[in-house]
Amino acid sequence: MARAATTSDAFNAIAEPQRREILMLLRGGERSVTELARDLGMSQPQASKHLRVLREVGLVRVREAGKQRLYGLDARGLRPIHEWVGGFERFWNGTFDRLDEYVRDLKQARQEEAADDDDQ
Amino acid sequence: MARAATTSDAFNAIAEPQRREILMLLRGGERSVTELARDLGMSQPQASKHLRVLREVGLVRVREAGKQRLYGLDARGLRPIHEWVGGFERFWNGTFDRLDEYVRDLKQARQEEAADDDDQ
DNA sequence: TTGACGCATTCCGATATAGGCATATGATGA
DNA sequence: TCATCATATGCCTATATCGGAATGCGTCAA
Repeated sequence: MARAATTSDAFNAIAEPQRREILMLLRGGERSVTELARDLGMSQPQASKHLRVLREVGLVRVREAGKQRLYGLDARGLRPIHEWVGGFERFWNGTFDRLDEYVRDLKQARQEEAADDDDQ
Repeated sequence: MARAATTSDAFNAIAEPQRREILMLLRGGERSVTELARDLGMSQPQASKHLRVLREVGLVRVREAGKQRLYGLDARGLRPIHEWVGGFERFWNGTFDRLDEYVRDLKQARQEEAADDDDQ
């Protein structure tokens, strides 16, 4: 089997740096395809393709405006990602693992200490 | 050019559901490859391959323990992702975009109103 | 109606999977 | 030393890109 489609979910969609740049740019408001392509230094077809992926996972919306198509951000799909990654927050705060080990060692030390007390 | 390597960064690494499951499981502590494979219902080679990817982007660490290799979580690499996605937090809170549009419409309505006043 | 403009789509080529299977590598214990 | 257990790696197939170039298509203005 091949790699999952970029359109399978938001996780795959934002794995591509250029698509992340598109999303960041769209925080400033709606943009036309040509504008996006120009500002991000990519070809128009590439912009269209990336926008299609973002559209299929629901991270952007389109609005027709004459000849142009204005793409706007729809960040709701990013929320599950934020929450999933947030579930690891306590683990990247400093030396959690070492602290965890430290706590374990501490407990063990106390037990041994208690055992020594019992012996005496 | 083809798609970026899964080992290029954490964004690509966590795009794969099974790798996300591995990370979630490792929140409970270190696990051996066989344990991971069993608990997640994947073959041992697949587990090893996914772990290699996670290792190369620095999301897990290995510790040799006799015949086994215990993999542990190193979530620090998830922090940049959390922060990047967090930059969109205000955009998924409720009807931000509509509120934005509403504010625009309101401004425009006020300007037209002012113009009408001038006319009269 | 015609030409120009803005976008989307298609075709092509190079690449990197993900999964199954077989096998090499390494450490352990008898 | 040898058999066994735990992992890692190599090979193969099917697939899904990402980028470039060319092209189709709808809209708008003259």
